[in-house]
Amino acid sequence: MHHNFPAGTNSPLADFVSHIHPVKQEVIQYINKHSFPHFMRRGEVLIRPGEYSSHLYLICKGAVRAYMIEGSKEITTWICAENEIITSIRGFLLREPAVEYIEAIEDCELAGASYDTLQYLYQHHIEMNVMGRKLLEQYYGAAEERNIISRLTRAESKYNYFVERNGHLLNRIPLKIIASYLGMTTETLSRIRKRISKPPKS
Amino acid sequence: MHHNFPAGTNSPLADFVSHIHPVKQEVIQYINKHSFPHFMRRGEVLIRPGEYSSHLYLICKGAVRAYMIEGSKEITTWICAENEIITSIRGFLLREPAVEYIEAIEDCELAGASYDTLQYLYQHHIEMNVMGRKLLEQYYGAAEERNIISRLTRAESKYNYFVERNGHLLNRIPLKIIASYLGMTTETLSRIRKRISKPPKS
DNA sequence: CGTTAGTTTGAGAGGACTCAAAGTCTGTGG
DNA sequence: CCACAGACTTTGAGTCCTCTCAAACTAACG
Repeated sequence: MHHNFPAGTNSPLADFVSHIHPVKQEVIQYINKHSFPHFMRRGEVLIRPGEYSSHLYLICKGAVRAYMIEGSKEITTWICAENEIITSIRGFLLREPAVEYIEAIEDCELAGASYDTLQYLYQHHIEMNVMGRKLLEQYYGAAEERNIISRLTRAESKYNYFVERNGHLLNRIPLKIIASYLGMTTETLSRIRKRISKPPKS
Repeated sequence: MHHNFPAGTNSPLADFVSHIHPVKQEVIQYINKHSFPHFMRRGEVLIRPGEYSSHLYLICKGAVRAYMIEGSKEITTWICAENEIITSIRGFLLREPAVEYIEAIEDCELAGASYDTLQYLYQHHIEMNVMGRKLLEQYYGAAEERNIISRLTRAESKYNYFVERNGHLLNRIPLKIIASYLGMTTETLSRIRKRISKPPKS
């Protein structure tokens, strides 16, 4: 059901791993063989709440977010772009049903691999565990970052914090989504932007 | 430097593991030999920011919290009690210096084990990995729970959420700490309690 | 060029914060 | 066993920020 990457080219996942830690040709080939490309159009949904996802994906191109629906509003949990690995952490690490939607914010090119593929590599090639740790770090870091943002009480501080670390996303992501990531209304975010762009008359 | 548990008695950590998943006598003995009791008085600090911690602890009795200092106020990251495992996740899983204080809220009896001990068991006894996963679950869950709390905008909702899942801690933990966990001032928390205890005149 | 999603602007209300001060609890030493 | 110091909790008044609801404006896309 999954297609492979064209023969003769490396899977982007293989490259990703190589850049973290050199790996044997054998590993490269295994990844090439068992990973697959996946394309998504803006707005398309990759995972829905309740689904058991057994795959992870590297973002080669595009941007993706995870969000939950609470009452009448969306809450964006994380936003990722090129060269980051995404999955439903609950589904993938804990083997439980997903609690959030994962959705493409832009047209995307992904490189996917299954849980089983990764497990095989973990067991047979210790250096692959480095990637596992990277994944954990990324997710744990993101969780912590969101914690920090949401404990800032000033909406302006939240926005500044976001800009400092995710400035490159500013022009790519709809305001609406940033607001829902920062835990404020679009109106408030809009006003903050205005206030900042026209620096205070001092 | 560490004392062992009295000969003839099991380490609480061994019991903890057994209850999750049956393990061979050999494992029990290894744990008994390599884990150790540790006592703390209320207010005592176990880990400080910057320290590289290589141990984890099971709480046999008492309660413990982690907190950071930001500006002039404390921010409580998690609160744990009996039968939960604590450590500096950064230090232990990611091998980085701790970013928070870990402090006893009550007099505590802990059972400790080192990173190396655990690694040994991971490699030689697969069932020990279940405990590793439990630890991850607990920490990830706590991070997510705090995320949920802090994205609730009503202070009263935060408190209710906390009571629902951590009601048993209410009478043990100073208000001050709960407030800092919930991201509000003690004054606000105090007023909420009052409002709730005297149900609305309807 | 029209429809729809996304963004901006405005006015008003409510909730949490700050600062200040009065109570209450706890543990220690006399 | 009591008294006292220090920490913890409650209460009060006033301010400021963000939210809500509404409506105008703009951009993107067929």
